[in-house]
Amino acid sequence: GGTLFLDEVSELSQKAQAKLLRVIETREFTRLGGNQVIRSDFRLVCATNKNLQEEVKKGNFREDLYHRISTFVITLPPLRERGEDIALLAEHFLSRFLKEYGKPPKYLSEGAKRLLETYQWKGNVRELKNLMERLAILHEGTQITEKDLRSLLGFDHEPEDINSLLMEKDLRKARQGFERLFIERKLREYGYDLKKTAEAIGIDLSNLYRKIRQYEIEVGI
Amino acid sequence: GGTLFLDEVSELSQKAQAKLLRVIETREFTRLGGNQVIRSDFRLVCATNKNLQEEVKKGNFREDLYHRISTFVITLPPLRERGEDIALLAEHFLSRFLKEYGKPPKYLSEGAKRLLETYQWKGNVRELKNLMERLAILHEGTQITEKDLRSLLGFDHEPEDINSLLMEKDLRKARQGFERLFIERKLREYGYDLKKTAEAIGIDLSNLYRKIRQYEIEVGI
DNA sequence: ACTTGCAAATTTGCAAATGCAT
DNA sequence: GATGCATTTGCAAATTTGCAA
Repeated sequence: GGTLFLDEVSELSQKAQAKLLRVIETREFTRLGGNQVIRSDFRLVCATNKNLQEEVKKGNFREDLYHRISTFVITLPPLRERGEDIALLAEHFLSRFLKEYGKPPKYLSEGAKRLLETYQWKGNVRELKNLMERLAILHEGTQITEKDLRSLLGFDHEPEDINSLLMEKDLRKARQGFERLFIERKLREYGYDLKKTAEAIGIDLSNLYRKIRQYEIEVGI
Repeated sequence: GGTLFLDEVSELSQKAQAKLLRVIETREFTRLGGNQVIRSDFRLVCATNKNLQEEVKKGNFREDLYHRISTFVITLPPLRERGEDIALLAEHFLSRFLKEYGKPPKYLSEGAKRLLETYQWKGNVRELKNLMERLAILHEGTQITEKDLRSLLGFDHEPEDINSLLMEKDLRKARQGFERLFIERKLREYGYDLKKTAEAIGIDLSNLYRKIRQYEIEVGI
């Protein structure tokens, strides 16, 4: 009896897939190097981060095996598709780790949350959890800014691509992303002279300050 | 006596510049092929579309000549730098030509004005005037849209480059340009299904309609 | 399929108030 | 204190929005 858990089934070789299929069909297997056939009743649980149907179409995964194992499917959308959840999850992990390491609370700035929500999260929840643990250990201060995240995620000031803005779904977010990019660009253009920049782009100085704060734009140096 | 008008002085060759300078200094010249020295008192007027000081720095224009001719300078900013004026000028020319050709009045849509104001106008007022004359003759109907202008200006549906948005000075205009681009893109993406698009980008359907009208986005076909 | 009236939400400019060095 | 700044804030006016019609 018992449960067999196979992580990343999509990575099994053709040979392994054939073997697995036989085991499932016959419920019989031989131990590695052994020659005694063993009969067993077991529950099989498989996990993958790929779209198995896609892999079947591409010919990387046996269709018969796919049907055998996909009798009951739970789809957990990738983290990157769960927009609003991300910040909540992040905050949850963060406070848990902070408690675990006996540290005072920290919070994520709005910009930090924004970054978390647009980041691609190829490592899904694991990656998010690791990031929060590293933050809990390494970060000094109370507020975690977008910049802190950028350096921990390894892309220091990789300029956000303007075309990626068009990938964004939400009009509001896209518009703000553009505004941020625009202002960063103009500030650089006018040597970070706020007064000149505000005048040039036709907004009030106080409004420029507001936007710089809102988008956490670096203006020092 | 009399007035000597030199158009595009910046284009004079070094040799011509030297000759001109000598003429100005001595007020004497010889006729082409002639050998009689003529003395003359004259007023000199020069025009150029370049920044002469720049040309001096670059070594393309003699500094001494520059000082000779620049005793009284009138700077007329290029059309593209005179944002708000453009629409007024355009309307002025348009109604003048319409009257000249005995045609009923037309007006420029907001989008058309927007296009006129962002267009580069390398030919300055002359080009604008010509465009309005062609419109007065060729255009049918009452309202002149952005599309009408685009086809007359020869860039049929050349997609407005997203990077050119960052060249724009005015934050408001840039933001709207981006929004327009974004919506056009999403509409295409969702096969011009307005309901789906509005939902996808997180705005109300009525609002999407408003924006389509505002930006004169083509949604047929 | 598209527009409009309207209250609520958001953004804005302006002026005044902070801070903060000299 | 007083002066010159950079930055923030209070608030009314302007703009944008969702909803319902």
